[in-house]
Amino acid sequence: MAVATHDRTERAIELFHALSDETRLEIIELLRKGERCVCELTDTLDAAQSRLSFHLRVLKDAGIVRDRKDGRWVYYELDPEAFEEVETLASGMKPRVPGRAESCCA
Amino acid sequence: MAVATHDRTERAIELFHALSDETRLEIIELLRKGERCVCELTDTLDAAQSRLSFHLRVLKDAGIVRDRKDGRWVYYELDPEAFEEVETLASGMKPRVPGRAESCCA
DNA sequence: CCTATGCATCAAGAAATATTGGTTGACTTG
DNA sequence: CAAGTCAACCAATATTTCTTGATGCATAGG
Repeated sequence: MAVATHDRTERAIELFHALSDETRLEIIELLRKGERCVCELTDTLDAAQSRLSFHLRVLKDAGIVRDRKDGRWVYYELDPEAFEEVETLASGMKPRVPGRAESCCA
Repeated sequence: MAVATHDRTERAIELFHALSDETRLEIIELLRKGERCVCELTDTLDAAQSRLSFHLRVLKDAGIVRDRKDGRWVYYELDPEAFEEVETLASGMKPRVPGRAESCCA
């Protein structure tokens, strides 16, 4: 339901920011092997639980991961769409014009 | 060997971080139209010169932008390779396995 | 029930980033 | 050469982001 108020640039910032942290990239790398519960992530990454929780939230807010609750556990998994979005964004940032500037302020 | 002091993850962080700021994305958007001198960027973006200079350096250090000095002016332009790098990184982050986890810590 | 576990959330402090204003050096022109 | 312009850099401050150590809620099992 959330849309507008959320333009292209803000979305790019949100995505890129979520991807610009070591812990979060480690989480992503782990999740590439498939869904994992938080407890396994904290074990593997040897990080405090609240720290993990913080980063998982950033990833989730950015739409990079999804969570699923099952009993006592919460499982996280990657959402591949987010990465396609990044690819599209990056692709759309390439220069449209090759040439050089003809003297600017001159 | 200490892989070029610059491993894959650090590189990803540098690139994504450089792209996670509004001013920098605005600069990139402007440069998509071609090379520009700093003075034109400050005019167009209505930003203090030292602020622009700061962000241009972040972009340059990340290899997103190249500069060329000509007389009194310094021209900046995008380096398309950086965006391809981002695409590659994003592509390489997609999950390798689809399935769900079979009860973790249980 | 009572206790233990898994996880989100919060407040406080630490650390990293960004902004501002000022200074400096390079270059150009009168 | 003097004066003005362009842009990098620096130090101080402001702002954002991250970490840590509670605390609380939900669920599961004895």
